[in-house]
Amino acid sequence: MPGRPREFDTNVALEKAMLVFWKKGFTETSLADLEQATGAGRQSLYAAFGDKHALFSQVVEFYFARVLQPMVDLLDAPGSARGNIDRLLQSWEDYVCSPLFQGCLVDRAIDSAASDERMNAFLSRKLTFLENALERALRRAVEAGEVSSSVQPRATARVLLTLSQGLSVMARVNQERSYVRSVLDVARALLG
Amino acid sequence: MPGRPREFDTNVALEKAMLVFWKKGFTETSLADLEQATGAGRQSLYAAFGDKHALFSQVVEFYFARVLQPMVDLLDAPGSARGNIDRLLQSWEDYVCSPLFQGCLVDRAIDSAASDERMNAFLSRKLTFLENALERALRRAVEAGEVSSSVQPRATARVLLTLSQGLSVMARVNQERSYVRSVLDVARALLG
DNA sequence: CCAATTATTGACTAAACAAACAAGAAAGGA
DNA sequence: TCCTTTCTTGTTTGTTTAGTCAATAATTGG
Repeated sequence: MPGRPREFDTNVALEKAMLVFWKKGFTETSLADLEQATGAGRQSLYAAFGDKHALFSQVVEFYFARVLQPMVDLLDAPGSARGNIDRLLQSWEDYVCSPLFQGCLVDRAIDSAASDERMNAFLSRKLTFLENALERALRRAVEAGEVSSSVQPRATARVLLTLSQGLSVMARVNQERSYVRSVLDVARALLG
Repeated sequence: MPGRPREFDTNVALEKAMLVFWKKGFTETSLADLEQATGAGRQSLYAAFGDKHALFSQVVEFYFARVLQPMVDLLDAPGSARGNIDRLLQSWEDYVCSPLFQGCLVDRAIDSAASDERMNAFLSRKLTFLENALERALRRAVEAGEVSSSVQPRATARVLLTLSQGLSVMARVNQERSYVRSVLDVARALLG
């Protein structure tokens, strides 16, 4: 038996909340911030998402569905695997060099993961998910002769993943496009 | 005219405070934590270091003197530049794989840098300082024929620096030595 | 030995915080 | 229409926080 309908869209609210957590991190984000960003009242947020930690967990899941899954889809897209990888690297450059860039939500989530075993397992799973997609694409590219045969798909996938995290950190301090480009140029040269 | 002497050593207190900030980050560290870690009372901390932000700034400076400067010294040490670089990479592996590892203090400082222009400038300067040392060592190694002549010192220095930050992030989620070793093996192969 | 100076101690303040409570509002089913 | 259910709004509560205040202790110079 349905009661009073919700006045806000939970997915929209989740996205608004994501942007706040993304910018300020978990502890620095207050419930007042979340109320203002979503437009929903406090009790409405509690009813819809549970407490602050539960909301954050849902935000992180939302983030991976919105940001990480498209990367995997891009890598698995048909056609040139090397082309897919190059497009991904380019999207990373555009991402960290964007004027709106304020770090990676993964970094925020890692802070919570230190005291939340479930969050840690979740992050580990998701990052491995991307690592595997990179490895698949690299393997395809090697087989197609689109990258040097000396490239080891697994190790190289890990390097690319690690570089993406490193760039997210470095770009917060110094958002020079020339720096990011230097790094990605070497990554591309590594593929041959 | 000297008054009552301080009962604690400021450098020791700074190191204790550093360990707390390192582990928990700025906002999650309370003054109670700092009192307990240093053994000094609250008012003593204020008298010696100023408020929480001022203390944190001094902690970050202490950190760079203690952690980053030795890296630069290692790179600038006489003898084989390639050997110096290899030793640095090995120290990174040992560092992020250590059971005590809980992330990099730079990541913690970056959060403060978002709202503190001075902190941002300081971090940028120090990271460039390490980047330059890496570049110097790479240049020396190229000239000595210890690394491939195709290595571009500047871009490669940036890659290594970015990888170190990326490893610090990745290792917080998954502290597998095999992962870290994969990444560093590719980095070493990159040098030729 | 006294006075000036600095450190320590413990209590205090005012604000911010997450979370809980309670009363009213809006919908559909009987 | 009335009743149950769910959402909304405003208030409150108890805790934690950074920072301050006032009183005491320890040291050196005179």
